[in-house]
Amino acid sequence: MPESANGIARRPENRYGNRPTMKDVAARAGVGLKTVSRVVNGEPGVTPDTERRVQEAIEALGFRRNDSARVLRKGSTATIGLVLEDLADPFYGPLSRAVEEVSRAHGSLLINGSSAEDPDREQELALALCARRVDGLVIIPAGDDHRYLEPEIRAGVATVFVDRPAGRIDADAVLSDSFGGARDGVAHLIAHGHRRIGFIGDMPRIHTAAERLRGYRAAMEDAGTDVEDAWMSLGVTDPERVRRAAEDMLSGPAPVTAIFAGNNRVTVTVVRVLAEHPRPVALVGFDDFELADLLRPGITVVAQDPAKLGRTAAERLFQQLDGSLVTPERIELPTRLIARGSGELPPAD
Amino acid sequence: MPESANGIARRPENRYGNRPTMKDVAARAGVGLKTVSRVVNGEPGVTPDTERRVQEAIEALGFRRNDSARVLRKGSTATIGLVLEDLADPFYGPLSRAVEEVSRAHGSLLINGSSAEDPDREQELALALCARRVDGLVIIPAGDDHRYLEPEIRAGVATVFVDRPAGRIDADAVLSDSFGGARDGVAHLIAHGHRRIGFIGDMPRIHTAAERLRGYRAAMEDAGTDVEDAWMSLGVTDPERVRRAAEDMLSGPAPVTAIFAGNNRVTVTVVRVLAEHPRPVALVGFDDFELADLLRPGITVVAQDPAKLGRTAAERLFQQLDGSLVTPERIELPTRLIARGSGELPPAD
DNA sequence: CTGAAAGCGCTTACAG
DNA sequence: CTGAAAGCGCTTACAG
Repeated sequence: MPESANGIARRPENRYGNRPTMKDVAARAGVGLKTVSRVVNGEPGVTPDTERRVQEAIEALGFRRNDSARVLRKGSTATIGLVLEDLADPFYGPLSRAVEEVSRAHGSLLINGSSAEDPDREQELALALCARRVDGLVIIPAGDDHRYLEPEIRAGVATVFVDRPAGRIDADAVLSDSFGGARDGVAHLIAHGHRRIGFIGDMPRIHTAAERLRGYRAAMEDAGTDVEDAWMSLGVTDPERVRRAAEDMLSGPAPVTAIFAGNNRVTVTVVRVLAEHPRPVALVGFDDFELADLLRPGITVVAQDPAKLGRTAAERLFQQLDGSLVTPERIELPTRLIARGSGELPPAD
Repeated sequence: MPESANGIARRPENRYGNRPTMKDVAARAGVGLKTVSRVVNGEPGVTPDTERRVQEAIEALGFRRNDSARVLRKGSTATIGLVLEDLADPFYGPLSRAVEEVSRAHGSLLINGSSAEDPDREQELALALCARRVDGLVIIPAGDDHRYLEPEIRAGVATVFVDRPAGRIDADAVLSDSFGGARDGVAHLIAHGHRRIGFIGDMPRIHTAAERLRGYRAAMEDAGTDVEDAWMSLGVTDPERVRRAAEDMLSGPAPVTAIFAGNNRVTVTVVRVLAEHPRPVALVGFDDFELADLLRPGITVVAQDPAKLGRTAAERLFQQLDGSLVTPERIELPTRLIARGSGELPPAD
């Protein structure tokens, strides 16, 4: 037997490393298979003496029930899947954790994976989870066509979308109120005297980005202000592009006096640009982030509640599995404006 | 058939929602079971015409292979598990993502879960993953006794510990150089004229906390400075306790002129305390964090590389599974001091 | 090129 | 209280 990387002898060459099965335990304990099953699953109807013999055999052999086999026979995996964009994004940590806690409370294990914002990878992952027969799926969609899930949903896989709605299928969705949040944030800047307000957001094919843009336009219209094209930048939110967009808005004969940032990555980049900018510029960002209050000025944000998004979605998923939900719904969670200084700066005209 | 929460009819009442099996596909296509298996798995030896008939049946029935059954027969799940402390902690995001990418490159799915720093929950999770017959386990340990894993390792489960070593078993571990990093960070403060330097860290039963404390002591000793008990605080790193510890060190007749913070949560709390403090106090923190450079002053840190920790651990795991690793090792990744201002403040004596 | 039989490790339904 | 037989949905080993 080879010495393993763990100093404990390993037998990886065989099936499941040649693990003992219930049959082995039964043989060693001198009982039937079903009796072992009863002991392993804590079912009643085993004399203390028999139980002890079985337990001893289990310990001696290092037996652990193979849940793959169990699942195959029982027909339910007690597992749910979570497809998110990027585990490394701090926004998804609390969301994922909240889904995990709800799942745990319902006796389910959570499998999660990152789509890396790639629609093909989202589909690949979601279908791989279905092949493992997860009971349900919580999806933060990267793509905008989810018809590939129709056979799965028809077959009984519960499905809830979070952060963005499903595309081309009618499914449960739990979202933040992007439109209302952005409108409030921009209205806050207007209330502090700004009219030339820039908007930097994600590609408008992303639902949240489109909604936030719509909120910006609505607030500007409410204030009777015409929006100039030069004030809006919509596209991928990598630092390079955002930096250029911010610098463009802040230069020229009539620069903006305030910026509304469409998500946390944009906000952080804009903060860096403004730190180097000669005149103070007001800033409100969508999404809260750690340390926003420690910057000088503190950053005023429209905060979402990622943990609540996750919790709400997971609870809906289990309600679907209970059979207590019948109609797909779109749930919108409110956002909250947190004033910290950057959004209250007056125009530097 | 009931209308589902997704507007698509769902049949959750039956086994796996009553999904079609290969047998159903075979019957519909008028072929044998094995032929369906060949088509589903892309094996050769099927005429184009037969293949087409099978494909049509698959589409018509909405068939998707049940990987639970496959896994049972094949004896390998192509799945690895990751047990971490808290998905909501930004330190673990990039680590988890790196493990996922390596896993994906090896054709494995990743299942991860949080121990919430609870040793019992760590064990429960790790063993649940073993019951699902993961091929290997990457563990960020919460507990300090991992003998419960011995039967699993013996049975062939590959195991790598990250961030902290295993307790009471000999296993692979990938760590940051906590001792060296802390020593360098404290030496940096000493080089800038400080002698009364505080240390705020986690409970010393946690390996990294003990190592960082040891680094602090070593640097102080190298400088010929006696450490006073009042300069050290070791315990849980919730904001309340850290705040009190910092305030205590900064008051009294001979307050510290600099603080070394043992992890990112401590650092952030200390920054808040210092922001309200009348005199400037130097600060070096273990762990880098987003926006550390945007604070005024920027926060000097001893940076780890969480993504590299994850990548290294996952690669070692797959090396174990290849059979190419034989001896358990402890790998220490270097840390990097990043000077940003807070660690270069002179003593305010 | 194609398929019938056996078996993976459990649970279910049943009989004693 | 206990256990033998059948079966979950696949793949393997084999025969035609």
